[in-house]
Amino acid sequence: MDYRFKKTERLKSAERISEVFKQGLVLKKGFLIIRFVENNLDAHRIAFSVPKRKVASAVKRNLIKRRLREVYRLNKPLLDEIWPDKKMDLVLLYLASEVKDYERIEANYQKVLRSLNNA
RNA sequence: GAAACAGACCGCCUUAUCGCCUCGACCAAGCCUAGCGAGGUCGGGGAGGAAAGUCCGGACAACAUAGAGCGCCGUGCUCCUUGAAAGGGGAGGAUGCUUAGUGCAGACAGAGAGUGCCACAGAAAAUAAACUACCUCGACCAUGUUUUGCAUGGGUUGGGGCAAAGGUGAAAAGGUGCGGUAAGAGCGCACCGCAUUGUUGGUGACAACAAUGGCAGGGUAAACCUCGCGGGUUGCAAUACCAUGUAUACCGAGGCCUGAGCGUUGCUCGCGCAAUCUCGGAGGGUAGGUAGCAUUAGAUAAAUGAUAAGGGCCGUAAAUGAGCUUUGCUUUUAUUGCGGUACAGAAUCUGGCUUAUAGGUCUGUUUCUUUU
Repeated sequence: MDYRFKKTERLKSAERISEVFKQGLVLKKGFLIIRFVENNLDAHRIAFSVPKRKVASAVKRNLIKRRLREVYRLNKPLLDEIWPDKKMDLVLLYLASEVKDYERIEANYQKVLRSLNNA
């Protein structure tokens, strides 16, 4: 299985991100919010966001973003289960004000995706 | 050997799995094929002492190869030294504090240029004056007496003296003593303090001494301000190029070298460009790539990691062990357990400053202790 995370899988354009915020569907579970819109590309693209208002320290924000990225990277097969034929642009927002450990973030992420699958 | 203080330095490691950025070599789908290359393999490199705050410098870039005045900002004891500068180091001076130490502290120029402010208390808060009190002279009253007079720690009232006293306050216009006087006063004198001038010593900040003057005066200048010294302004979101047909763009009217307007630093000048101007109208578009940008970190939604296991280091002393002065102590150059492992994340580079920081190492000084 491919657990890589290349540049083409990153959502970079500020314009596209604000489109996702405007048009995307929203789903909140625990301390994570996910927004997503279908794209017409060959791969999913994702952006991670940890608000400065919630986590003031740059070191902690970096750590959280790295854990979010790992959670996404190691759980990529889940996305293909949910959308076997489509590819999505996603934005993942972290809302807790403290640093959660990897296991709790992963559990929360899987919960969000499962509730997506049921809907 | 221990403690305190000062300074300098270091500031976790290993393995496994899965990943990220970048450079080089090789392979390579494909394409508009001397090239460009998605992707792949192998190898190299990949956060800090503060990368932080953005407080001072410098490089670099634009504006006149950066010019004038005003404004504004920074800075402020002396000498030596280091440095391109900012800044650092050493030695010293005055001031304040002081536990009196070979100690500590500071933007350490000016409050004897001006302006402002200073609660409460106090008679008064700054030119001084009024008030209380004090001394004295006159008048009247009272009392005493040796009775046309004299006297009084007496009262009332009017005049004069008044830089002393008023015990408040952070601060009250030199202090102490002697003389002087009706009472007092630098009114006079001695010593101390202050100011000015001089001499001597010192490279100097400054110090000592002498003479002269009866003698300025509260605090606050990281309040305005004055003086000395320094600084042109804006910053890599600078700036250049490419692309989006052009943004000083297109259409209509007006204006036009006798200089409108624009650019240029906060303003004025100066300088540069010079019809790109004014009014109205019509629609659209860009806001991203390359250079800047890195002598092996180098991105551009921003890499330098995530997870797991183990080990260091520090603390603790609960359990076990060991020892002893044996029911309580000691011991981690015993084991296990438990806890901690900080502050913090490059974005043009660079020198400083400031602030944060678990734990550790080294050096020096002082004190205590042990051994020889």
